[in-house]
Amino acid sequence: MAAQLDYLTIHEIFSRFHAAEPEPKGELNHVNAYTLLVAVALSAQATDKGVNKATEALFREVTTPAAMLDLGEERLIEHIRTIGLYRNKAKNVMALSRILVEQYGGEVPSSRAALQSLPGVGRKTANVVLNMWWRFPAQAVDTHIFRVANRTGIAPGRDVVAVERAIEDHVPAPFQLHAHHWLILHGRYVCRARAPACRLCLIRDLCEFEEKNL
DNA sequence: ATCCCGAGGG
DNA sequence: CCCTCTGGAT
Repeated sequence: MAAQLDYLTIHEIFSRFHAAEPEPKGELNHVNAYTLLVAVALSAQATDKGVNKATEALFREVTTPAAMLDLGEERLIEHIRTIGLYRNKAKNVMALSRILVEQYGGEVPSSRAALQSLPGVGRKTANVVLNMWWRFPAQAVDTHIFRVANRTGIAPGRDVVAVERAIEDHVPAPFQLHAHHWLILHGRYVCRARAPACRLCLIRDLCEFEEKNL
């Protein structure tokens, strides 16, 4: 775990991310709030690419919780069998869809508490929906962000909640909304878990971790 | 701390 | 073969 970087360095890091990619987007395909919620719930311990492959056909048939109930758990499983943890995910998506229909008029709620009360929706998934759909500066800390935050010193922490707090505390406000996607894309393509591409890194000169990977 | 779990990469 | 992938519930 690297030492906490100072404010000016962090500001410079995000200024570079912004310059390189002013409007960073996620890579999880979806057509509305409901399909976003489902896609994020399916993405646990899975790659976006794998989730997109499965939802491509699924979201052609199903884009609402009511339609998901009509589809049924068995046929949902057929769609998502190629994704890890598919039994739990299918059960959760069905249960969550039922709750949306029965308690939320088929809409996706905009409060963290309501989102997190849904089966299969924890802090991370709720934060992604709050950030991507409701444009709230929520910091969903996934495996990539946890790694990048700790390697770089942008927001070191022993667990994901600590890193979330550190991002809230140390990332300048104007960068908070897009911080999630900048960090995750950086983690996915540059600051990779296995073979980090430090030679191609935009913030190489501001990071201590690179020294170990030249 | 452990289980759930398949695909893709090296 | 081993590691990793936008975690959550128990």
